[in-house]
Amino acid sequence: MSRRVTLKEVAVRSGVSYQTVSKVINGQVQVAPDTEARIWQAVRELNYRPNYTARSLRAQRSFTIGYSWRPSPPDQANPILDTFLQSMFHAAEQRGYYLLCFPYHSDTQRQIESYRELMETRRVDGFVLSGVEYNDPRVLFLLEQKFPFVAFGRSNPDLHFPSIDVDGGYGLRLATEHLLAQGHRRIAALAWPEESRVGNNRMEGYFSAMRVAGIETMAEWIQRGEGRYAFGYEAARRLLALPAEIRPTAMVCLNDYMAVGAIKAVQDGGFQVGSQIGITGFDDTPIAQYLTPPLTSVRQPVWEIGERLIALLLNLLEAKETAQEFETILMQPQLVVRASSRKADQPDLIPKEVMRDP
Amino acid sequence: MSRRVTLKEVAVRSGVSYQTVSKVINGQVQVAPDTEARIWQAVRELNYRPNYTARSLRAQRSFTIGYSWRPSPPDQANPILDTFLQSMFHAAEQRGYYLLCFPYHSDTQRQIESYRELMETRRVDGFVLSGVEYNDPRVLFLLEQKFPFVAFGRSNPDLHFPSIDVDGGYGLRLATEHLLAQGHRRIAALAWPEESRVGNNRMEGYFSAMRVAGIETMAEWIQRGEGRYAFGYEAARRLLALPAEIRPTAMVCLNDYMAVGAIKAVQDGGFQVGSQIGITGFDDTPIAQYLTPPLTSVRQPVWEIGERLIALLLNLLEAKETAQEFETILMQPQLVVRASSRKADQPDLIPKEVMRDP
DNA sequence: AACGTTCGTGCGAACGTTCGCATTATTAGT
DNA sequence: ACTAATAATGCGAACGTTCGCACGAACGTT
Repeated sequence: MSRRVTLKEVAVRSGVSYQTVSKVINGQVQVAPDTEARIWQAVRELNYRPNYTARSLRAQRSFTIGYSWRPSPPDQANPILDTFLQSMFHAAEQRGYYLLCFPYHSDTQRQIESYRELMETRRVDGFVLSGVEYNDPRVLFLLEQKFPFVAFGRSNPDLHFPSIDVDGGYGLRLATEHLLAQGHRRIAALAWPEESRVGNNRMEGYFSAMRVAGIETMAEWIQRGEGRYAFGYEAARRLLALPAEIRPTAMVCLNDYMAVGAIKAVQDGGFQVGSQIGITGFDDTPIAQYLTPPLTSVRQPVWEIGERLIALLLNLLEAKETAQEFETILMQPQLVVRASSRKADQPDLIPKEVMRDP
Repeated sequence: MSRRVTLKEVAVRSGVSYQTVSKVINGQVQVAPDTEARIWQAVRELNYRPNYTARSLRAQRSFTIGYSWRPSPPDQANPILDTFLQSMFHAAEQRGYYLLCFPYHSDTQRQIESYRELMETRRVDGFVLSGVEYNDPRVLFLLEQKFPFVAFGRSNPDLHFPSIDVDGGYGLRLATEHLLAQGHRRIAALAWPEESRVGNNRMEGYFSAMRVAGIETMAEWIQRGEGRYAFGYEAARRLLALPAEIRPTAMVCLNDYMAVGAIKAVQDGGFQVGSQIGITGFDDTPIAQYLTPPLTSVRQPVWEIGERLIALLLNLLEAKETAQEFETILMQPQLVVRASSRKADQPDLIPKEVMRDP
């Protein structure tokens, strides 16, 4: 851990004042070509790197972005975390920023304290939020404090802040239309409770696709509960126990875990998943493709979301955009069709135009 | 984003010099009880928080730890990332530190540059490494630079640095012994290439358990390849194609993805997983318990590892330990027994003492 | 009564930058 | 040749802390 090279040493070597060196390095002033050359050479020879802390102190910016997320339960891993984080790291690095990650506290009070601490100690210049919900306390707090942030996900329509969200409605519409194209008419939905903003968005796609197809959805087809394996299993059992005339032949699920539970219930009930009962998930969990049968699922453009969130936030911080985008940017997910939703196991048997997008 | 409260303002309000306030806050000096009370009251009233950047500049420490990890391929999520990160965040927060996460570059040169940049700009006080291998360039670099770090995983035996590793050998020994207790004799292993340090450690457990049981392992039983689904599938097919007298009746796999592939191959081959062919994985991927049949797997004490790594590093940084532990701390994983390795599907049918630990 | 000790507090400096303005050197315009 | 404008560089201050040392008061000790 050798002693650091400072501006002054570079200045001595290149025969100018250290302030001039600073200005040249930051491109804030024009100097004689040979002076500039001498300075850069000294920088290289001494392997000078600006002390980030000193720079932050003076410039009143930390070049750091804060991020925290709700940990997933141990039996239900977050399928996009790794990619999401890496995409943000890369986007930030390119513009000289880093990400500071901090623990998630479920207690609202403590959670807000975490954010307050980081902003008031000037450790971060802005935040990225994810999984925002209606009346999210973090959103309310940061808006009130006028502290820069961007969010993955929408909140109340009357709260205005830059955010990116996946068009979950579109995703579910794709899934539903795909099942319709397979010939299914009685399509059930394994959904989240009505309070879930994300859940409601997704369900809109299901309802609209059914409406367009001229099918009246039955209340019994909508099963709401926690998005877990156990709920998926139970909900699917209930659906299969309905009288044959109204018993669904397909189920769209709001996430993969419910879908996995549903697959198991369907198989335990003696039905064939895919050829008899079509099932789709959401998230395209990595292991989904290795299930038996492989799970059809909706995949989010995670990498791009991370990149764009960071770009949005940095533009905000560097005030590049005078007229800022405070509306939600919607990104389109894609449907990955696999055997769990196909009537025939051979992909070839399905007409191309149906496979692409019904 | 209101103007910040500084030490001086607290000092004015409590009627002492700002340096005294600093010392009281940091507990570096004893003052008269009423002075101390006045100071703390002023701190509370003004809601003072030390400016972290200024503190870092003066103290020459950033109270920040750097961490970077190799991203998992999109079809094969890192099952422990979320927990591992959160455990480190919590442990660090308790001692006033945060984690700075930065992108992983597979190009060695650029990777080292990332580490160099962070240490030379004084942005971090130390690093946590994970997934270290033989002659890991990061380890060599940091040792040479004498920069503090700890690692999850071992490297060359002759390189001395504080690290924690999971006793993968013990894990595989548990798995192997469990299969032996189920009556299996011909047990195969789906392993990684011989260059893998982690892989070799794990395999030792397999070999030792077989040796203790008095079974000579056959070269054909050891399948080495990439730890992915496709390899697991192919390797299992090859094993099932062996002549009946030497065909394995069980397989231990070095990770869950290979195990999932193996399960599929076994089922495609017309065998029953569990009752006929026993299979075990490693990592206890969240979805493992929802497979058909649920997968027996080795689970690592991830949370505890994260906590202890941070504790180790912070002790190093704060020089609490004069005689530092530079040896690898080994942590014991546990075997989670599920149906994929049980002869009978009813847990009750298996003798208690066998279930616990053969 | 003079003298160490301890306790409580203050002072100046330093950490390594960036920023605004002042100063000097250079060139162009009359 | 004299001033005005421009280009190139320097200077002092500031960002908000922490650190080492010094200083005065109160205290007990010989």
